[in-house]
Amino acid sequence: MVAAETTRRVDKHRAILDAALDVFARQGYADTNLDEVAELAGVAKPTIYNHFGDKAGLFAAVVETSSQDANKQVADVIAATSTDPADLRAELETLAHSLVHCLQGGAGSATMRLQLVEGARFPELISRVRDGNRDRTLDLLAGKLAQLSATGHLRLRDPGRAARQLMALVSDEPLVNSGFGARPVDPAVVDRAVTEGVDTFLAAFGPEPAPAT
Amino acid sequence: MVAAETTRRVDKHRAILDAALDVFARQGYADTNLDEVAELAGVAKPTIYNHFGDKAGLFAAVVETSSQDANKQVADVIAATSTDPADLRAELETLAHSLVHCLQGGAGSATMRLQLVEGARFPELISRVRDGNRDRTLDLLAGKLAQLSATGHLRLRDPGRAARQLMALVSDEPLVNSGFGARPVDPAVVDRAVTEGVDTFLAAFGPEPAPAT
Amino acid sequence: MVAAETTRRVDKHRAILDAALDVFARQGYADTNLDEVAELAGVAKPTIYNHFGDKAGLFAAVVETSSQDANKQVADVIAATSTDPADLRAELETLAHSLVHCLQGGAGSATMRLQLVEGARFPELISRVRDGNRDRTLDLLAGKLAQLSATGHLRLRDPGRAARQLMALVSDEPLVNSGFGARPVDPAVVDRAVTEGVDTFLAAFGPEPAPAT
Amino acid sequence: MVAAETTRRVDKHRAILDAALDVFARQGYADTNLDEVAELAGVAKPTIYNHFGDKAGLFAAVVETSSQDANKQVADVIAATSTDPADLRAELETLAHSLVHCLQGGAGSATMRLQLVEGARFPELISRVRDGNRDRTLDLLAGKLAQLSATGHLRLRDPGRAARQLMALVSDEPLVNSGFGARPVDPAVVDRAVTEGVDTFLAAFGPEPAPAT
DNA sequence: CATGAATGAGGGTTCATTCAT
DNA sequence: CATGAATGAACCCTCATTCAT
Repeated sequence: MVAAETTRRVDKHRAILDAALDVFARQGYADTNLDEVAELAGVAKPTIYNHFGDKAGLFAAVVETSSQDANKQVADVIAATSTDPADLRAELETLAHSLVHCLQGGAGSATMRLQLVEGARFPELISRVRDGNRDRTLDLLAGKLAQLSATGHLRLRDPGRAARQLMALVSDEPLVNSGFGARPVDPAVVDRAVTEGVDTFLAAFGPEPAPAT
Repeated sequence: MVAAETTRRVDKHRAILDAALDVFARQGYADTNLDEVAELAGVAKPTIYNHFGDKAGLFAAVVETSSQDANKQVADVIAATSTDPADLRAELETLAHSLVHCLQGGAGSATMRLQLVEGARFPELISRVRDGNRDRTLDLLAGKLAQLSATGHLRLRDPGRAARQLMALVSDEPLVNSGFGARPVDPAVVDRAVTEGVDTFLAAFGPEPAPAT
Repeated sequence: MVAAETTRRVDKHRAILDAALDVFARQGYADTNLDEVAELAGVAKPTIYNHFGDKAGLFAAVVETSSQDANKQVADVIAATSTDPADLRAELETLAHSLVHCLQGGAGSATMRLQLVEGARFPELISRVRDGNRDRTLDLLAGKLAQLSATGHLRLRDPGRAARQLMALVSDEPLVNSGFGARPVDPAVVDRAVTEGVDTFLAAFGPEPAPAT
Repeated sequence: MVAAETTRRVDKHRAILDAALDVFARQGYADTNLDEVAELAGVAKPTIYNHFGDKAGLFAAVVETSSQDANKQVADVIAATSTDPADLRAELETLAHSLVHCLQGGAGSATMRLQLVEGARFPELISRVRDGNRDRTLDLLAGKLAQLSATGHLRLRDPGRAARQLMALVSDEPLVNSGFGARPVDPAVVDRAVTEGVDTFLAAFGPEPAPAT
């Protein structure tokens, strides 16, 4: 009984979070009304208040949860990259593709959009979550690039800078093209950004000086 | 007499636009109430309706106007760049600084934030304005870079790509650092992004192949 | 010049009255906004205020004017009825048709609807106008019926009562059918009401006692 | 428990309907503001929206409800009329008095005024309700008159026509006198209309041909 | 006097939040 | 704890009316 009830409670908690992420991401904080969230989650409105206190509390919980999820994905993607690849260019393109996919696809897009749009409304919350995530991501990426430099595949003085610039080169254009998360991205834009971004990155940081294509 | 009438009407029109840009940018569309705009503009609320029809119409006018302003600034900045500079690196850094300043400073920041935050609410309006502006900016920049390539200062196969990547390299980090327009940018971040971005750009596209610093 | 200006002023006055009758009748007093009236009349809104003081004053002017018009029509119709007709039934049916037409057709309908709908809002104005008109109409009709009685075509003790009942018999059904002036009347309903109403009237007040058909 | 909840909800529902009938009838749809209704009903304004959706929904509910009530009263009155009365004239006068009372007294007056005044604003709703009620009333009345004809108290070829004309004869004058529901009716006018109306009706449709008094 | 523009006041509707069960 | 119902506070928008020309 207790287990069942607990389970049910956890289920509702999760259902509310999922519903809220969906609605918040689509409509923004101000335009989200809790009636809609409650209906989508299949609970009554006061239940939301029981679980999360108020609307802002629900939003914070949504952001924290979804950010953790997104962060874990990114860490996995970076970890899966070889430090001694047979084909460096291909390896970097795969990595870049995966990173962009984490940022732009499905839950990643929703998470990013929330952070971006509501940054002014919840400055502290959003700063903390975003900076934390970004810093961790860049640190992991810098670490991986440093290893590639150590193994001679790249020539880096400043791996942190290389990480930031690789991210910028491959993700900036998709970000803009998606309306900063408002629309689905055009895959062709992603492909071009990745290909050309890695190309330029290698032209600047590759093993031997070579002009970009 | 007619001039006086016209002037007064135009003054109120402008005052409303200015006030609305301020409030919209700070609070977003949904959280902006027209009472506040009216008070800030020094007009009565119905005057807003006389001029702009409704809240959405006011928003559209604000976005169009401020985008045009921002666009003109950017065009001036690009036009002011020499096509045969004594010091290429310095010239590009100056250009990059100015561009970032246009995007992030004052009205530029507000404009960007509006476009970004309300992209989901007014997809058509925002797409049109943003894509138009971005395309024009990138075209101008690509043209300038092509000239630099023609004069031998750069070696570019695809000036459009070079323009996109230069923008990405110098503006991505300030964008993120500002919370996408929600907070003032840290000048140090801008300086670093510009210096390092131009450095990498030159490493990839400079006259002779040279590794990034 | 003076004549021309005077004429123009009179024209505007009339145009406003016509436009206002139209809009008031269609939408009622509360739902009529003076912008619509002004546009329909081709004048600026303050001109209405110059001519009629305020919205209520305009309404009063409309009601008085249109009532006088309607009243004149009714008087003409009754006056045109023969006091010694060859075919009494036909003469009464013609009279009845004309009366119903005055009440239900075009301006008559608008006038009636105004009086009816706004009776609670302007009790004094409407009472005065309506009672005056109705009394005058019934008096004229009673006089005509009394003449028909004097010439032996009818047998009436109380011409006033006969007038009221004739009006009731022929106009009640069309009134209801038109939604009390809200919709155009079905001509078939008018025809039936007139035929049957006159028939019953003659059965009760005709020269010799005869049952209704 | 459930009963208590239900009761409270039903109570509020009813209280809102009653208050709204009162205010709508007095002021018309456009001039009724829901604050007033809410205060009169002793509820908060949003409660009205919970129950009836919006102002028009409330109006529709009021009209439907009050029309049903009025209709039931009329049916009762007609059913209570004897089909083989000792004194036909007295029986008809009693019936007519009751009918006029249903139409003009208290809730009847309010109902009629609503239907009449808002016929142009809610044509479909009002048509449906009014025509339905009127048709049912006239059918019932025609049935009763047909029975009186079958028992030899009247001589009718067309009971439907007789019903319409009896209604017209006894109710037209009170209707006009009340300003179509805007003012209380003068009882003397009702008495006269009933007496004279029944008299004329009997002169036309009574057992033997006899002139009206 | 006619007009374009401006305004003060008010009403319908929504929504985050709280009772009562 | 979950729920149906209720509420107070706000906001968008309209419109009769008035200035200034």
